[in-house]
Amino acid sequence: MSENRTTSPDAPLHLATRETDDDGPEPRRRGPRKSAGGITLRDVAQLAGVAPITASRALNTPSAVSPKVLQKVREAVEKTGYVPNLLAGGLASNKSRLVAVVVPTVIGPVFQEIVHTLTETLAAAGYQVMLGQSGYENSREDALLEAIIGRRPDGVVLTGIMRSAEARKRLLASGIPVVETWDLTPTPIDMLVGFSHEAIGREVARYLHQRGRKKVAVVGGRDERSQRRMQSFAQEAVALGMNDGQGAAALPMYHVIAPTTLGQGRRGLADLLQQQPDIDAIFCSSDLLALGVMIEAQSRGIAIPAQLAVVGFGDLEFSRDLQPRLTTVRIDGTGIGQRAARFIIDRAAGIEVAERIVDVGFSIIQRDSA
Amino acid sequence: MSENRTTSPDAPLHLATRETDDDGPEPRRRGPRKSAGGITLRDVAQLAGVAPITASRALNTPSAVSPKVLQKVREAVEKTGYVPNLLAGGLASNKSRLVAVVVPTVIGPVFQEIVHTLTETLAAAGYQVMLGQSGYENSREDALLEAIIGRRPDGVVLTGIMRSAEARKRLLASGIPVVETWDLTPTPIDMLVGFSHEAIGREVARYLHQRGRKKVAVVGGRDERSQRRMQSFAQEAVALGMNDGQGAAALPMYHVIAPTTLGQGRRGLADLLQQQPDIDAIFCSSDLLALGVMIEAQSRGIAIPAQLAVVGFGDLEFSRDLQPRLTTVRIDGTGIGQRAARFIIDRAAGIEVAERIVDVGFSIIQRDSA
DNA sequence: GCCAGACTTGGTAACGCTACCAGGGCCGAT
DNA sequence: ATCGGCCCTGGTAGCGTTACCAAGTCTGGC
Repeated sequence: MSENRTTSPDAPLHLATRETDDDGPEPRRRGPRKSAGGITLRDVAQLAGVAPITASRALNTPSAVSPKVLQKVREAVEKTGYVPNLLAGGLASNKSRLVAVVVPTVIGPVFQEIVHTLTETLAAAGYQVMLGQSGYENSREDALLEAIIGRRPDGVVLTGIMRSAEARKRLLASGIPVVETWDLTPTPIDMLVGFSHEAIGREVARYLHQRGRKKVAVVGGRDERSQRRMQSFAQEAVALGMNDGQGAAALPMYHVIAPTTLGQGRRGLADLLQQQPDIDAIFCSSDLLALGVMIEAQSRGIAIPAQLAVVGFGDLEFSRDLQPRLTTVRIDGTGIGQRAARFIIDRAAGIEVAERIVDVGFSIIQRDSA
Repeated sequence: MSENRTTSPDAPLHLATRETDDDGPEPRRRGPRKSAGGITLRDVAQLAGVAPITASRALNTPSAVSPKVLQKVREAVEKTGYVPNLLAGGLASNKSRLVAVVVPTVIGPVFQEIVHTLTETLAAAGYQVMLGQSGYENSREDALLEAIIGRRPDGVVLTGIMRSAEARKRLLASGIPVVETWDLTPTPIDMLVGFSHEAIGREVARYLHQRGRKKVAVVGGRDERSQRRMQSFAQEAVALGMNDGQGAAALPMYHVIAPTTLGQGRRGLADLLQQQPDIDAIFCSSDLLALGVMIEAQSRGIAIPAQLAVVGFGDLEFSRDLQPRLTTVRIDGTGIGQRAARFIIDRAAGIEVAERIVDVGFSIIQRDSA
């Protein structure tokens, strides 16, 4: 089946055999070792009639060689199909041109935009993204960290993770530039691009208050950041006199386990209505949950936004096309990704960034559902 | 602002200085070069009182050293916080323990499951995933390929891409194990885990035919695979005598540009109804499109499935929770990811796989919408 | 008690590349 | 004509690890 592979790779474009040079001190190699048999810079240099180091310069700093040499080397590269071994280059130059990106999971829409933007932006600058998934528990963080640091990346971007002090310490000790994202803390490991979850909760509460809502509730993930949004939302709502001035603890909440799903949103609304039948607004910790709430409301004949206001989080691509169009909180994932990439590229270039903490903020996208 | 970084990384756990050994032939180093100043295997070995190579064995093949040495080395590692330099190890052993995964984009739900599973499965086997996005055009494929091959990964997983013959040739010549996925062809570059887009189109047509649908239509992406599903669907529908026996070319189609969105689904239904008001079934090339069709239908008072049957593709997590629940085609992304990972792990272990082409098939998930 | 064979350990030389330094050719300035 | 300096090229020595071979060390069988 498909024999087309077995024909060629063992005999890749045979060049003049690399001879042990007779003029130096006898190399007396015992056995020729493994050697992948691939084409190396040395082969290219030989073919171009220059020294390996000159060939290296032709490829990396073309301005430092004469046009004639440059052309010869380029031709040789073309002819041989040479691809530089970046492992070797990285080892020699102490620059791997790799950037590790760690997210809890790529499943779900939350971190897609960041991963996408980072991959694109860094690729354009000659970096490759190494992807790591930490999961939502800390157990694998250590092994992952080892795998990352061991590859000596030129930077690490952490998105919504690395809570263990041990992990932070090791990263710090490794001396690798680190950008944390998706949160705001006064004491980052190194650099930070994020936004305040507390501010979001607060502003959404105010938004609903301004629109005359009186009895608010929450459907939220159990993860730490979601909790902080929800807490802040509840506190502000109570401070504004909503929910009959009862304490924040009494505000109806439905907790779901990440990743959030549409189905959980449906069950969430059902549960909340049981807790408190007269709620008139719900803040969901994801657009998917909000969609679930909307579908459940629709199937119960509850009018949105007339009877019930719904606010999501994340501004997924589909949210503007829902019926009614979903009011939600937008995070500029692309912006975060670009700034994080810039931080790392600058740092690698030796530019010391002045402001290590960037708050990209958020915006409440007002549509029809609230 | 967050000075906690500047305190430590420059002075990482100072060991006994690495002295130029006086017993060998004079090293006469001119200048000490750069050196990241990190802890190396040599430091660990020195602390443990063994040779570097022995320390290496203690870490890589613990069964090959005595328990006493093993313990001493482990202690030394612990004390120094040593993390092996995998760049150097990879260079020496010709094994990078890196696997490149290439997808058109991580945006959108389509390839999430595969990327997730690959990352997980490979991480468990000690491999790290390097992520590449090829975009939907071929322009960047070359640069991406260079970046990938240059890192000498132990495997490459291609998902829905690499169409240029040049790219295929280079990959083949590099001798890196390649797994293509998300399609079925009799002549893969190397290995393949996929399914037949043609079979899907055919089976969906039969499914709708069996349920008495007479006038079918299509909302589909412009990308090549989607087109093949649609073509095959149209041909089979016509062969079954649907759409009044008109040719497949006359079957109403609405083309959208990837990535597919809910909004495009809405516009798609609107457009199709204009083309042919009496259609009674629509096959969409994604669940998101299907959701758009459903929402548009609902806003026009068209009953699903009574008046209009809707079939999606992808079986997104939310599809089972829609109202009505969406009938769709399910692809086992997890299964594909696991098999692809297994292929690469086996190949790295020297096990030659017997069957290089695996058809994982698909299933039509019957729910309420069709 | 002695030697074959298994088990451990170590020395040495790469892996393929780039940093650092040195040297040769060429130019204009003295 | 001579010299300082610039531009380009090359030699050498690693980067930190592992493959390969060789040299012990420790059994157990006769």
